[in-house]
Amino acid sequence: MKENTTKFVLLGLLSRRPLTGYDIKKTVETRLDYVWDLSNGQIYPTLKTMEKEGLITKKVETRENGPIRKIYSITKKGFEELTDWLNQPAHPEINRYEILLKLMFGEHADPETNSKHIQDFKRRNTQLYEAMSQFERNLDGMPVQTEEAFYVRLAVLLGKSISKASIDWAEKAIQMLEEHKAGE
Amino acid sequence: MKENTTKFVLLGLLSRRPLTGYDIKKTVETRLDYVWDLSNGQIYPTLKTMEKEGLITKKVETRENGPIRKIYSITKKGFEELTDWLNQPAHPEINRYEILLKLMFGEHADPETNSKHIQDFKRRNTQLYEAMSQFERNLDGMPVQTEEAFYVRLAVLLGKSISKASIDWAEKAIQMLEEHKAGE
DNA sequence: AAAACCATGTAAGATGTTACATGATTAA
DNA sequence: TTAATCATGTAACATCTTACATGGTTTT
Repeated sequence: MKENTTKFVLLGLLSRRPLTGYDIKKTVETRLDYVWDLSNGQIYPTLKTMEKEGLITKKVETRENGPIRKIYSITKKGFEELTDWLNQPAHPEINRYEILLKLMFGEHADPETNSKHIQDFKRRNTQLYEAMSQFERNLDGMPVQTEEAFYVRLAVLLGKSISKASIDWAEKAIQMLEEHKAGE
Repeated sequence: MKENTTKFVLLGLLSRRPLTGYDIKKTVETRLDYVWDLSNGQIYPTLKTMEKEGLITKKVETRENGPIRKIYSITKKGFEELTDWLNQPAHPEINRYEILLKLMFGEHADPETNSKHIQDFKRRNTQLYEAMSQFERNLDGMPVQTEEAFYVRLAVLLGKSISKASIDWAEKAIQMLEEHKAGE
């Protein structure tokens, strides 16, 4: 990932509506969870350099109560960079399944430990599945079905499928572990 | 990931048999593809520091033909660190789906581009699925079914399930895109 | 009264990638 | 003869995380 994907995430989000750094953080956490993640340490510095590069503009909002807010909007140049990037082939997926790593070497732990790892994994995926399903229902409930909604829906469907497959696997894996223990 | 997971991948692999840095690279590429990835820039320096810490030992093999090989073996201390780590809960999964990122903002690209992204994704997952299936057959064909094989099989099953779900999604997504285009 | 949320950010360090360097052997 | 495989590594850079700092507002 030599080409700073963070920048394109921010451009993509700002292509829809002006947002603050905080908004971006929240959006990434809720809507982009599972697809991509960003920390404050990436978001704020990147916004700053993007502004310098003329990809986005800033509007500072001072309010009587509450902290100031810096609302960023995408520029024409920013939009062009975004569409250029959209037309490039995507990098291959990066997955880091620490649970699989631990399971791969599970011969050195006791079956209860391994079973617990799988249960934790199942819990994480169940949460994900529910969040995705909720999100899908929100999309369904939208009064107008926009282009935006169509593509977001496609992405949500993959999230749902993968988390569903993960949950099913977890159930089967726990069962296999039981049988394995019994068969000793 | 403050706790250098690279170290535990190396310990895990070395817990089975002594390996060179090169062997480790190959094993990660073939057996751990999808679960975790490591580059030479991580493997060689980490092996060096692990040796200093007494987690592994090195045996240098000079051969008449071919380059020297440094064969690393796990120590008692290394094995203890490994099992300690195996007993800790796993960190949540990290996924970076650049394709989903591009699809999420797909309203700004033309449908052909989006369709191409999905086809690339399908191709990657088909390869993965085939590699995993092949690996599974190898496990089935093993004369003795060891503890090691059991846990590796569990991990392979998840890889298969997820890549299968991804392929199915890709097919459906391409179809949805066709209908979407037609329905304009 | 405490916790959570809104809202900004920085600094230090950890982690990871890329490209390069070296050079022999073996397969196509 | 070209490419791939075996085998080692480093340096520079890119990226990302963690923890901290600040301070008001709203909810429990």
